[in-house]
Amino acid sequence: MTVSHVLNNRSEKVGAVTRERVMQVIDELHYSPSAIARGLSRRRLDSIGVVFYTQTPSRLVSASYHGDILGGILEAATSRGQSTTLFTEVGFTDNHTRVNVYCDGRCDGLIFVAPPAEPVLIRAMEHTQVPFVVIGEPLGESHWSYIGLDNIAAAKTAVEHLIAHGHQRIAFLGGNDKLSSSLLRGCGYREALSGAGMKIDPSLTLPGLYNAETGYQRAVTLMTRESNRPTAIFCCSDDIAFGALKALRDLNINVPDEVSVIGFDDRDGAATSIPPLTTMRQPVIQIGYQAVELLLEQVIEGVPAGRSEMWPAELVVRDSVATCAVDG
Amino acid sequence: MTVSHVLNNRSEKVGAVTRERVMQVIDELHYSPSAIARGLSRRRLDSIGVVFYTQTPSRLVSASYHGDILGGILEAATSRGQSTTLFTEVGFTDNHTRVNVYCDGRCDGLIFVAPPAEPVLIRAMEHTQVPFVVIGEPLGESHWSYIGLDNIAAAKTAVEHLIAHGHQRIAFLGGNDKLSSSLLRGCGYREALSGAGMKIDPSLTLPGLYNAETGYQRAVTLMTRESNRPTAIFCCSDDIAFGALKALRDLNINVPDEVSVIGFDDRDGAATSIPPLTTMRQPVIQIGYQAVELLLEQVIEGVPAGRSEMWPAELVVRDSVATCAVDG
DNA sequence: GTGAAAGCGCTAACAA
DNA sequence: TTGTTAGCGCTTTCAC
Repeated sequence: MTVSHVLNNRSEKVGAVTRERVMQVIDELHYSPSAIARGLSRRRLDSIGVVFYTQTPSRLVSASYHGDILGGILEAATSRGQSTTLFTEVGFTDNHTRVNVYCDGRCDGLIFVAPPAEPVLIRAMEHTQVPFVVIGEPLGESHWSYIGLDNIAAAKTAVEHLIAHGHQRIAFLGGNDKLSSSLLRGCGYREALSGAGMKIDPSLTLPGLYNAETGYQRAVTLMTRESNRPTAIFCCSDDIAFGALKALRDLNINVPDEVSVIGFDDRDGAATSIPPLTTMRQPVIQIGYQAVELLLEQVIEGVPAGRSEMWPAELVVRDSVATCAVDG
Repeated sequence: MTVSHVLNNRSEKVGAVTRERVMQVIDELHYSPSAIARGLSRRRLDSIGVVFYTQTPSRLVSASYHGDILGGILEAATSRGQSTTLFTEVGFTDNHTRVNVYCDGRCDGLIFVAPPAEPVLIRAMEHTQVPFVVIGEPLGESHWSYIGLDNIAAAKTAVEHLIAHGHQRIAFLGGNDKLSSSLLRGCGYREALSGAGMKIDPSLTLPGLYNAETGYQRAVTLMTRESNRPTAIFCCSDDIAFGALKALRDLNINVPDEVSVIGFDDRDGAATSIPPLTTMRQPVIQIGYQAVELLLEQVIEGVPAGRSEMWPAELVVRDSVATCAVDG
């Protein structure tokens, strides 16, 4: 079977008879073309890489955020005929030696998901010809392509919702300090407070990690201290909120009558928690989807990087926020 | 820079000086070897493929099962220097045309995660030289390599736990009927019942899907009917159990005092549900990890397929099961 | 329309 | 120890 036949398989200038014959031989032989030889020759494998940052390598995708992002990416990639390969950077301290792996031709382009605020690795990507897009905030170089959530605005919306319910002492339970998402939500929190002419009490801001343990511990800290207890708690993620909810239940503090709680993400379980959690919904799947589009634009059409898209979050009102019972 | 230098970069028979010089030139030029050219030549890319089955392409990894399996796979693969590429088969009706994609050289081997009971696609893999392992039950060909959970034994353990608490009318809330996991847990359920000399009441077996809605609806069905209500419910997954728990709460039925509930998976949230859920914990991460080991054995060492490993689940006792209050 | 020839960037087997 | 010579299986360019 001559090579040209295979080629013509794609082109339309081939005799219908010959074509037929080739096709027949092809599946008689169970022939399947080698993507990698094709890749060598075309300099494109039709494959995109996704880099996740995580603390615990084996649990990375359990978190709803990563899972949904990946879902969006996978769906978009598959529909565009790209395969998706996954990488993890452990511990938020990315290492520029991995760039070699990411740029060895295995991937035509990369998507970095929620990189740390100091993205060493991504910076090293610049010596490279490999296009990439960053899911997260435009905190790094302005000529990179970003897609993400407007965290400041989202946090502001959440806190303003609390303020609108009369709350004055609002606590902020942060996520991972190395992640800009947590940092920026903190900004939004403070902006909302300042915007309402309220002063910012540092003792109400408690950093932590993006998990339920953080929520539990911080809520206990907050509610068992002598004075200055909050009447509302803004949690940087639903997981944190779930932990807080549990702490409050254990402490016999009613939500939302005594304390209001608001989450972030609208992950599975937010609708069925007790009480159902008011939270900020991120368009995570769509962001993953768009990241692929943005990347392929660069990979296939050669559009230069530098575009960025910020998406808004949506307030989902359920039953964990109530009007403040006590005076400010 | 001569090709041989690069080669020697790997071998240890090279002059230290030359070696040094090559290394220097390498990073002066920002040279990074092409994995795909290397792949063409070696016939191995050091890359494994993972095939997930899902109904909703964009949500696949949100479920804790898939997320954890993937986590285990990723960790093992990375530590063995393999990259991991992800594929999805949508709707549990796998299609043998995808075999071409899986076997185009992009992956040195494949892991199929929880394939449908009739694995058409995997069968088509046999015409191929590409090694694979199946995570799930040895329901297909016996010369495939399997790794998975002993679902029958696990379900039996769960139901026996219920029986030991005096329950006689135990309902079974199944997951997806196309998946062997659900089917086999059903078998285990019946085996436990028979083993205890109890008769099997078909009206207590309700199939469904692996999600909370199923749990909710089925629990409502079960508990609102005139007669033959169960005193205990064995759910095929924690998600189903969460839905059931919510239904019971809505119906004002106390768990575990009036009805006992047992789940399966021990996923996030099982410890913090109300009441905390008694459930069967799967060693999911380990299974993912082992799948990679089994696969690489075939890919690298050329060990023939046909090995299978079944792992036991572990009963995690929390507060959703109590001694039966009513007589059988 | 169809075939032949060169080359993508590496590895491998051999010769120097 | 080092350099040379063939491919790996495809795409592409260019004669036929």
